[in-house]
Amino acid sequence: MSKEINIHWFRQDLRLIDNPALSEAVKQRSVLPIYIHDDEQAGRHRLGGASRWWLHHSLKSLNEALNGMLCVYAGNTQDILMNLIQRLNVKAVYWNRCYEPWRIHHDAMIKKTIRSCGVEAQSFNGSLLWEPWKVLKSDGTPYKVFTPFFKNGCLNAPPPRTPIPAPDHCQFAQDSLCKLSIDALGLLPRIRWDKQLEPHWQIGEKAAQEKLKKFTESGLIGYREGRDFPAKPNVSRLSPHLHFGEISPNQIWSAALSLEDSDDREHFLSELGWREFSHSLLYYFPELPHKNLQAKFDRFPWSNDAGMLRHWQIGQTGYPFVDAGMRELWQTGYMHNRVRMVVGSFLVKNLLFHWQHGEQWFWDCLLDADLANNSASWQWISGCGADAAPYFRIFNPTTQGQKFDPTGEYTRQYVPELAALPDKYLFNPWEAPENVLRHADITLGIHYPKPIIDLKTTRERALAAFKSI
DNA sequence: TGAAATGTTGGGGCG
DNA sequence: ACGCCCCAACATTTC
Repeated sequence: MSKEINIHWFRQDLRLIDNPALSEAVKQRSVLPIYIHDDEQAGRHRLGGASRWWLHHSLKSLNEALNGMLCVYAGNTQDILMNLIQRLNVKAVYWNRCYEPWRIHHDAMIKKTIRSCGVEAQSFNGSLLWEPWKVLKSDGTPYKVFTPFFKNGCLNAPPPRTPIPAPDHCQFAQDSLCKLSIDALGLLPRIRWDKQLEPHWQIGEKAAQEKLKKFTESGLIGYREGRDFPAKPNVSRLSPHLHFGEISPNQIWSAALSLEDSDDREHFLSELGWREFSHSLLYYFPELPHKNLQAKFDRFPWSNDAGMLRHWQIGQTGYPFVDAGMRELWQTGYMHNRVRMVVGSFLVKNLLFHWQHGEQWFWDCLLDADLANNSASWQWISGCGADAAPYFRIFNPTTQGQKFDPTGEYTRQYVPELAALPDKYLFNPWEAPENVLRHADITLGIHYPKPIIDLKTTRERALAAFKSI
């Protein structure tokens, strides 16, 4: 019989540092590092286009860090694992937990099946600061409001794991029958729209570490105020790295905690808290991606005008701040959080679309598309979630732009056809005098759309619709 | 992690 | 000096 090996099954933990399952796997035996591309179980939430692109490059980066030893498979996860166990002398299979409801279910079955052949199977916490089942109210039920969840639930629980170093002595095993390359997974789009994403991102564990370092050295100073201004460098943009586990929340948490206590630091930490909260909601309300948490919203009279939806998707609503956000999303795979709230409110409240239309578009376009964060956030902005924004809180894209992009730097970058408009009319070009428009070479309806809806009347329509439920 | 409508206050112009 | 009006600035309420 060949030498005993352990398997480390990489999933949303594409890193070597602070990887609890990997660190366990390298003890005592050589390790077969594997990745399985198995998208079939995910239903409507199969990987979106942008996510596939990121995953492709992230796997390449991981494979390099593993000296090319990553074994890649595609197909049914359980079949592939059982096949490995039959062919190789596997002693144990280790992985870090994922929290999508179907994965929780599948992982439990896989664990059972592996153990039934006398092979050890063990899962670890590699992606959350606190496991959802460790943070409960004193009556044993899950929190539904963020502040007590974070302040009482998380911060009073035992502190998160201190990051553990990368294994220093990896002995790798090989699978001679593994012939699949990362390219062969076909994660890149056939029409290479992904090229425009490239200049905006450095992918992989090393890039994530550098980004964290840079952020804690400069961006975090002034975070509390600056994070609301999309033109300012005060947000970390770590979300895609975090989603794919190129960096763990523990590393970010610990880096922030090592800085001097400040308002900025507390606010940044609480954003990690929101990520935990979303995961807790998904864990205790697995229907979160599909069902309004507040049932009364099931009766809401949503509109459904495909043309309107398209205008929103491609950033042609005639509201420059909304269009800037939607185009940022399309061009870079990312959108600043302030603008996410504005475009979300616009879709759900001004256009009166069900939040799932927004959730789907974001799922396909966002590099940081994450089931827990995306679903919870869309339910939040729609007012139907747990601890959601009140439904009557409707953003005005004009005043939001004036407030949070006062110099128009962000908006002009993504809506360049309006670049020559003075600040005064940048967010409301339909109110600009004729000569101002002419001077900026803009004819509304030709160079830039007229507003597709009226803010005042749609706002009133939304409030009336809300009242009706 | 809103915005609009409504209410209150206080300074200044003016008869 | 006084009452009156206007209105900006701020506060509160409502959606």
